[in-house]
Amino acid sequence: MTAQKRISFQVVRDEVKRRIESRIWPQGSLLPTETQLAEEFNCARATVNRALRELADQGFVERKRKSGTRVKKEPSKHAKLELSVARQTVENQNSTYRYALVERNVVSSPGWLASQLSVSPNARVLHVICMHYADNRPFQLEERWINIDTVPEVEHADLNAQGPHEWLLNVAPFTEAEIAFCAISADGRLAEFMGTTAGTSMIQLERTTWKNGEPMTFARMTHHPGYCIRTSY
Amino acid sequence: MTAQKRISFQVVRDEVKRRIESRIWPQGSLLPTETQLAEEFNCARATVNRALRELADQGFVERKRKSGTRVKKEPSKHAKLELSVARQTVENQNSTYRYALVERNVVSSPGWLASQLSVSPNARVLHVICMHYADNRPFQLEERWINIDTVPEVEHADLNAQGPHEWLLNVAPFTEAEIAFCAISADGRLAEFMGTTAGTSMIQLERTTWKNGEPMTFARMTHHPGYCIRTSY
DNA sequence: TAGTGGTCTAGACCACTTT
DNA sequence: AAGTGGTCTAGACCACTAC
Repeated sequence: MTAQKRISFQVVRDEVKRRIESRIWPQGSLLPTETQLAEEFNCARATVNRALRELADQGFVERKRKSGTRVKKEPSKHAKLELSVARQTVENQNSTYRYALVERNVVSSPGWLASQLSVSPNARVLHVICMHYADNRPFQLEERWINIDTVPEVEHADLNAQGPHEWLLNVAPFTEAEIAFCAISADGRLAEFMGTTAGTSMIQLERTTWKNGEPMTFARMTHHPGYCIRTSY
Repeated sequence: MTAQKRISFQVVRDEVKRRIESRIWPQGSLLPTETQLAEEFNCARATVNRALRELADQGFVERKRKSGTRVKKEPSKHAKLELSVARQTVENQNSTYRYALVERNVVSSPGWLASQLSVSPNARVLHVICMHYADNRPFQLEERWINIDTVPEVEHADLNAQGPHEWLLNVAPFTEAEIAFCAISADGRLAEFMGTTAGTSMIQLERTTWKNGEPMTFARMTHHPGYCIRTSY
């Protein structure tokens, strides 16, 4: 009965995690019920619940009503990626940020974009190309299409001082997003913007966002050669 | 007083989120205290606490004791990446998985690896190269160095049927990991393994893991051309 | 229909941080 | 010293789902 007052849900969480990792509770096996664990640890069921909920969030266990809590068969832990606007990313690495608008015009949506965003073909969209620099070296080229129907204000927004990404987050935050990372090979134009040669490998982030179900924008953000996306967990 | 019994922490969470997104509570502003919100929503403080905790997890607000809860200035939402072993990723896309061990030998740690893993130079490490196939097409080339001091069993592990990644997760799960995604250009050998030509852009995942602070393994996993990492949030 | 997790409550005490 | 979030408790009721 030595008191371990302060801590508790963390104690439960870490001990359960330990038992899973040391195979005391093997993959696929059923854990004791919350009530049983609460008895064992001599704490409230809510405490056990929070511990197990966190482990479920992190991908260690799966929980189902009536069936109970099982150790996940396929270990797959979840990494968190923090995605900010380019300015923030640049400033976080202690570099000086500079932004430049390259091109901006209203176009009627080409077919591929209409499918991508699920808007009607020929819908009016704002097409923007801009560059982000870190210490005056190319950091990211951003090409973006914005659905004017969903964000009408954008048509007259001033995008000379602030990138469209930042403008959108301030004026019309998205509610759903899909992202994809891929590796691409620079074509001539991209290479020029990045100050490199055609064929160089670069990492590209494509993002589609919606606002309450309304398609809002599709963006391609290509990073300078050598850029890495990092995280830890 | 119309009852909205069932739901509640989600109601609070969504309403607070709505107020943040609609700028009723602007960026950087202070939210009401948990107690005040509990009164407003006519619920227990614990309910408000859970709602706000989730919003903090998702990157909408920042919380500090005594200071209170603030709307984050730099909107940066968190994306969750689910990282599984190659087999699982392949099977999830309904392809047939095949594994092949290419090379396996015990070497003394070269300098760069010793720094990467923080082990003593010339420490004994197991060096493994292997391939993962999806429907018999190259999916991923994995090159890995495993610290024998931390995982002595690996020296005599059978890696012919199962990849080292999967073996490690089953035998010695890591506790900390760092990952980095970057775009690389295939050299001749890599191109051969991937059935493509040198210079092709591919996405590479580098991962270093520790077990309770002990350096365990460093791995480079290079994906076939065109592979994308996707997620939504 | 019974068992398990999901959630809410009301109250309490604590820890951290600012003043 | 005081205010705010962090957490725990004991009990309750509900929702889902396997049986």
